[in-house]
Amino acid sequence: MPYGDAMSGTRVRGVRGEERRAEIVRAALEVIAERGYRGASMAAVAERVGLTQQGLLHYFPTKDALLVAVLKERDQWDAVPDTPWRLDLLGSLVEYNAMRPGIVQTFSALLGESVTEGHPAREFFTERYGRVRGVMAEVLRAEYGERLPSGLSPEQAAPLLVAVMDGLQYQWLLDPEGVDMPGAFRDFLVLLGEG
Amino acid sequence: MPYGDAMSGTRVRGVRGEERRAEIVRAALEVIAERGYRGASMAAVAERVGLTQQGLLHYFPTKDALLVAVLKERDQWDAVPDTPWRLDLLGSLVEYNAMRPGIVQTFSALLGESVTEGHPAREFFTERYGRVRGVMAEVLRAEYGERLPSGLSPEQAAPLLVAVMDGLQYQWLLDPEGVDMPGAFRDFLVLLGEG
DNA sequence: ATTATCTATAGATCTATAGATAATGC
DNA sequence: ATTATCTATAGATCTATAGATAATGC
Repeated sequence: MPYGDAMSGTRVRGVRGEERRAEIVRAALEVIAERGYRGASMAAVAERVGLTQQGLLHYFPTKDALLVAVLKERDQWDAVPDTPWRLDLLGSLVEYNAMRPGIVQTFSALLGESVTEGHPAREFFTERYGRVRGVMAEVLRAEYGERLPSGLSPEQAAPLLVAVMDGLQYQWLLDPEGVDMPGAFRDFLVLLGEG
Repeated sequence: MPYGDAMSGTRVRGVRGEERRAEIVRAALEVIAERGYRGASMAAVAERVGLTQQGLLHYFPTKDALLVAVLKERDQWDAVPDTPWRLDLLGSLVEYNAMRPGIVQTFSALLGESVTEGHPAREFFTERYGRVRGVMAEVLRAEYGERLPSGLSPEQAAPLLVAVMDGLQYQWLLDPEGVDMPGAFRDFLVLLGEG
């Protein structure tokens, strides 16, 4: 064991360091929202926390390591955990997202980039979407059983539900005044519930 | 008039040049699909058409000029022109898209990047989505009148229709085997048609 | 003349390594 | 000792400008 016993993690890195790291990840979230991951420079993130680029490398030795830390902050966007949800709470989730355009923009920029070749977030998103579709199917099943009112199965409706959330985010980010994201999403929930 | 009469445009640039430009735009589409716009280098595009980076600048004097040319190739993705469409043809459009992942990937990568600050394609997409929502509302109105079977107005359903198309593209690009994009889209059309 | 391309190169960045120095914690 | 941070810098890129040379078209 290179670093001693199991407690060494907390001993080696003090609270101070952990705070710094969290601060850096927050800054990275911002910079990625503004420029995407490929367009984000370590220097820009460093400057935002009052460090030199080389000082930043002390905490995250490579740009990819910083991205990994950013992606691990799932809670930020994955307010949809693996444990079941109630369908009627999804509307509130979208409403909540409408109040934090920065996070939505970070997420959407990363998702867009992730479809390009060899993008370091690609695997993360592929895994995430598979999982989220599964969770959504279960949520729908809990609400409607094996068939929604429209006749769709939970497995058929799940990717549509996810697609609407993501697609609306892009339209809303591009034109916040012109697109009522939470309203449109609630319309979609009504559509699912009738059928 | 710096370049003479109105015909000079066609005289100054021969057919040869126009072919070259088209070839370059095609190459740019590919490179953007692979790396996004910010990640795409002029040198990579140049190499793909057998030119040096400086040779490429003869045709497109800046990187932004090349992007403008790429975006103007609307027909590539905008198989949805300004003139009305029939709703039942949208399913075939999505099916067609599923056969050309490269174009879908270029489009999706650009859309994702476009939400970042100062992105040169941002205005293009903002305008495009406003227009496409309008076209879709008209298509829905032509099909269903003022109320869809679900009770939604064409204006309420249009952003959902667009969101589903875009959102499914991301899920499909990340996992082509796991996501049946055309099938899911047809499910959505059924959902709209019942209600 | 105009068009197509090339070589050379300036000037910005960007990531990452090496190694020094100051501050903190046992 | 370990942690935090800095200066210096190597080595890649990247966009764009300047100016030369070859090919094409009237």
